[in-house]
Amino acid sequence: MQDSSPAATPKPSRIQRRNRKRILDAALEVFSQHGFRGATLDQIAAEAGLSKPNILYYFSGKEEIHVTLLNALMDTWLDPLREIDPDGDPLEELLQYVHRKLEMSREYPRESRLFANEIIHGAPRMGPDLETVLKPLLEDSAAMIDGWVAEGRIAPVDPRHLIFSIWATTQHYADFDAQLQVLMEGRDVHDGASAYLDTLYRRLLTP
Amino acid sequence: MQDSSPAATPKPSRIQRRNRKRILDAALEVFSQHGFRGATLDQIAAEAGLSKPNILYYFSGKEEIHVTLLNALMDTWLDPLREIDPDGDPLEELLQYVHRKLEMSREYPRESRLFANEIIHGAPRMGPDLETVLKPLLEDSAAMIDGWVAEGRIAPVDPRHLIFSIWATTQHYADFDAQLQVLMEGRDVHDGASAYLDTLYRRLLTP
DNA sequence: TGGCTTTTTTACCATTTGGTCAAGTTACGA
DNA sequence: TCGTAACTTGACCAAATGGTAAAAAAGCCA
Repeated sequence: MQDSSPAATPKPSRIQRRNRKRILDAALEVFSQHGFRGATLDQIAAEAGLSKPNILYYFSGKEEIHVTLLNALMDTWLDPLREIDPDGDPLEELLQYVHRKLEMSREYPRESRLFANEIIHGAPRMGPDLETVLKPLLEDSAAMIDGWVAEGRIAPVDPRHLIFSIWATTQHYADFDAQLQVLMEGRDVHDGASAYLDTLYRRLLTP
Repeated sequence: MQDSSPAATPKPSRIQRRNRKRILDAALEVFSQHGFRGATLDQIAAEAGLSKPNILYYFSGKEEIHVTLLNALMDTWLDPLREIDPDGDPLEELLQYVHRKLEMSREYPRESRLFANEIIHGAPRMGPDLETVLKPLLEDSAAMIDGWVAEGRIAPVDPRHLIFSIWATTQHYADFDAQLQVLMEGRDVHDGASAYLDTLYRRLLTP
C-alpha cells in the first residue's frame, strides 16, 4: 500500500534500507560493547563501512541511532512473554518461557547488553516504553499467573518476582558473559544453564 | 609501624586520607551512574567539592580512580560468599547467603552497578581479579556445595549455576532498579523480593 | 615567626568527538 | 543521454574533556 498522504515519510529507497540496516547493525555492535557514551560515531562508521558524515545523512545524530535501536529491540525482546499461552499447561508454558529467554541470551547477547546498559544507567531513553509497553504486559502476565495459582495448577508464587527472576537468571548469561568466560573456562555454559534453570523453576512451580 | 624503607609510600597524611576518601565517594556515585566513559573528571570534582587539578594531585588519572574503586569493591563484594559456614546447616547457610546478597543490593546499589557495568563491558580492568580472587573462591564454594549434595543434605543441584543464579537474582534488584521503579510503582520491592527468593531457593534445595 | 613542605588554584593545552557544509559523485527516470 | 534528485565525502568547527605547569595558599614544625 503506497502511502500518498503528504505528511508521511516519502519512500525508503533500496539504498536507504540497506545503509540504515548497516548502520544499525554496526551501532548495535559498538553500543553494546562500549555503552552510549563510550561509543563514537567514528567507530560506528568504521564498523558500518561508511563515512561519518554519511551516517549523519541517514540519522540525525548519535542519539537517534541509539533510540532507534532501543525501540526496535523492545518488541522482539518481549515476544517470548507474549507467546505464553494462557490456555496451555502452566508449568510447561512457564518453563518454555524460561528456555526461550535463555535462548535469546545466547542468540542475541548484544541486544541483551544494550538493554541492560540502558537500564543500569537509569533508562534515560526508555522511560516511556517501560511504562506504556512493558508495564501493561507485565500486569497481564502477572494476572494470568495469579489465575494459575488460584486454580492450584502451579505452586503459590509472587508472579512479578517470578518474572523478574526469570529475566535476571536468563539475561545474566548474556550480560555477565565476560565473567562466566573466566569462571567456566572450557565448560559448556549454556547446556548447564538450561538444565539448571529447568530444575530451578520446575521445583519452584510444581504444585 | 612506621615504614622506613626508602621505596615504600611515605605516609598518608590526615588531609590525604580525607580527600582521597571524598574523591572515591564522589567517583563511586558518578561512575556507577554514568559508567567509565560517561563519567567526567569535572563531575567527580564537583561531587567531591574539589577542583579538577586537585583531584589529579591525589590520583594519577581517571583510570586510577576507577581501578582503585574496583579493587576495593571486590573484597567486600565477596564477603557474604566467604561467610558461608561449611559446618552449618546447608539449607540455612545458603538461604542466609541469598539474604545477605539481597541486603547488599539494597545497601550498596552503586557498588553493584559499578561492578555490573565493568563486567558488561568485558571486564577490561578486572580480568586479573576475576581469575585470581573470584575463581578460586567459586571453586571452593562449589566443592562445598557438591559435598552437601553428596551427603544428601540438599537436593542435587549444579553448584556453579546455583551461585550464578543467586548473583543474578539478587543483584538484579540493584542493577535494574530503574526498571523496577516503573513496574513496581508504590509496592515494597525489597520485602517481596526477600520472601520470593526465600521460597525459590528453599523449594530448589530442600532435599 | 620564619622557612619548608604539602595542598590548592588559575590558566592553559592537546586530543577527541559530535556535528556541519559545500562540493563532488552516483543512480535513475524521462 | 541528459538532468535532477539522491547519495557520499573531504575539510572543517566548536565544545567537551583528560591532563599539565607553575604560582599561590595553607599547614606544620622548630
